[in-house]
Amino acid sequence: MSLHLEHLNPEQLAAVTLPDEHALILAGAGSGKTRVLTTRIAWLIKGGRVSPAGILAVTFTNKAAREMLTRLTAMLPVNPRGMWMGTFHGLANRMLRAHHREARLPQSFQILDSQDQLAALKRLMKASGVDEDRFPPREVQWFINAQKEEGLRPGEVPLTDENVRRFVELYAAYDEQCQREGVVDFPELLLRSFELLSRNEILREHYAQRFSHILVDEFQDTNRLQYRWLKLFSSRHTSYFCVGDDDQSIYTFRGANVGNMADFERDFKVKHVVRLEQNYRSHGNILDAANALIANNRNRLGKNLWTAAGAGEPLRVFEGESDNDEARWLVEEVQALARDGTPLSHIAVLYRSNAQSRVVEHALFSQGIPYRVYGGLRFFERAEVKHALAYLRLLAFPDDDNAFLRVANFPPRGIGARTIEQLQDAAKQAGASLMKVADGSKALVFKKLIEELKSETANLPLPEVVEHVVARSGLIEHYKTEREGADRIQNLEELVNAAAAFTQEERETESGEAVDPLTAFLTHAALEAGEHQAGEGQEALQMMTVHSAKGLEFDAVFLTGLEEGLFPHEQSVNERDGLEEERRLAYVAITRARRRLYLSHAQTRMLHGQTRYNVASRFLEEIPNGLMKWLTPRFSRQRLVPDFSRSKDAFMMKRKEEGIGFRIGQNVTHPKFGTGVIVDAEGSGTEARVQVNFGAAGVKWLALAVAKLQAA
DNA sequence: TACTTTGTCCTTTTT
DNA sequence: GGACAAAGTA
Repeated sequence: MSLHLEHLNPEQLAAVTLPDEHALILAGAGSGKTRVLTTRIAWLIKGGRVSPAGILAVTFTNKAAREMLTRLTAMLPVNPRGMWMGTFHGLANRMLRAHHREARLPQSFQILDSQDQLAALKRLMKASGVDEDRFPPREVQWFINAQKEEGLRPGEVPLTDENVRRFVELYAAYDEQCQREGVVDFPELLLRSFELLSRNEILREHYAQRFSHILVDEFQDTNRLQYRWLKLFSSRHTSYFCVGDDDQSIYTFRGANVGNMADFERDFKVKHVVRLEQNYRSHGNILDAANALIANNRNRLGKNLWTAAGAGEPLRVFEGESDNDEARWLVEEVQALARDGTPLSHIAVLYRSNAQSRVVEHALFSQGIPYRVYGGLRFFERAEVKHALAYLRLLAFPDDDNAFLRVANFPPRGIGARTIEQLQDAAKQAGASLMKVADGSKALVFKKLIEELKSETANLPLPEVVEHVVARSGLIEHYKTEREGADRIQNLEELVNAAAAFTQEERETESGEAVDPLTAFLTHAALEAGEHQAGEGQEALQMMTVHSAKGLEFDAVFLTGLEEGLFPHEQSVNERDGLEEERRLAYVAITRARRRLYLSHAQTRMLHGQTRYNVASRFLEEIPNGLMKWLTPRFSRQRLVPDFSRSKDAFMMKRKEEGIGFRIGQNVTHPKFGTGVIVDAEGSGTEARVQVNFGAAGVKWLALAVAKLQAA
């Protein structure tokens, strides 16, 4: 058991062995951030500076928390019990369970994931007759979460206009409903525990005394509420150790505030700022490309990665005629890499948005190359699993209306929309839950079923409870009659396994507070979406969005769809600092690659059922030419016009093109906007207008009589 | 009541 | 192209 301090570089060593004072570690991509964080904890404990119980370590994902714990137990044979290590939400949950009375919550309060939250909100809006066109539930959800993440309750939101006033009303009604039903959404976990501590000085003091060392990972991704939450624990002898990289801040769209890094430095008068700039991951050319790209951003703390490894290969750039062409080429390259001995699992295909994966999947499938797509539906989010969990929730907490509505009539048992409506009216009148008013109605069958399940499983261990509920609820029977039901039944069986695995884990770590096993399992299901999908560990090509690639590394990386409008995404260009975030995203993507990086774009692409004509991304031009090797002629002048003759749009297309003198798909130049592609046309003669995608300069409608357009 | 068909809308995502 | 909700049919 050794910390292997001798393997650290001078900066890493300095960070690990800092005195008990506040520190900000600016850790570039691939600079050994996790290693520094875990070694720091081990060093503190080993040196007797703190006991495990004095440590509070926060991460963003369960995966990161798990990895830290594994590495730590390898370095120190210390019982992790007593150490608080986990995600913000996991830790907030732990605190709320421990002090549920003070937080005004039932002990077995249920957690709503985003899906559940949206469903609850829709239900509320329907019941109070809110026009869903004027107030789309998604926007309301977004609004509520944004307020909570700013730490604002309904009464504290500034009412800037009539619209905001309505949103706030809905926020208040929603909060009331949650309180009544004893459920808590994700941001509420944080806000509630924040309020708990800030109102209860004795409790706050207790935790502030207890945690003398607070360590935060991915600090650039914290939002304002998380920062204030962290600050609650400060006392005279608390030291904060925050690790982050402003260049990898890619979650502003959901409230992350990079400014927290600067605020932290100022608020805590941070004396130690350590920069980790040596990269141990990528070859020189890849790193140079990343550095050159990110240098175009203005709002940076500033940092330059370097590597002791050689320059390596140039970046390979490919221009496809179409998205299919791009996919075809990609598959060939993957096959070549595999032939030369690169394991498929060490190759990643990255894209900006999930919709892009389909074409690649299709090409891979037809060539029989195994692949695994990350993201999308996770285990605990699958409909059949959520159904089973709803039954379990009702056992733990019968007043959960969300769960009630989800499965009262699933599988179908004659409880229709009318019955439900009557129940809801009765519940509203009585101020009670749906389960409580089910007696005199058709829904009584359901109530009885739940009560039977409850008594039948009262003395069973958790996995058997789950097994029994899955069988007796009728879910299995129902899916047997469905065409694609076999997979779903398999997932339900997997849920029983998950319960068994969870029970086993609990027994080993014993970190949980005194909550009943069922509630603990339901909490686990809500907080941990279940990344351990089937097929994990198999030899397969890795496919994911750039966002989900953060923190990972691969021998070879394909960064696809580098087109204006796609990456950078068209909607981000209009957002404040949106372009800089897109660039950071590209930076994250590039720095995932160890040895080989492919960049590709396509001239045409099917998106949302329409063919789009895209120009190459500006990010390609921001990478120095000397680092790249073009596999196709650069921005080929003789753009191939796709063959529309067989398409059903051909007729319309021809009519549009008549009398205009340009073709759709043709390259043109404009004295002010530069080069672009014609994407649409209308009118003819002096009325004729064409729509041109100028890439960086945007998409514009131009009257041919006025604009000086030239064929390029 | 339950299942099928049609019309709308599209970033990024972890908890 | 696909998810989801509302409208249509047995």
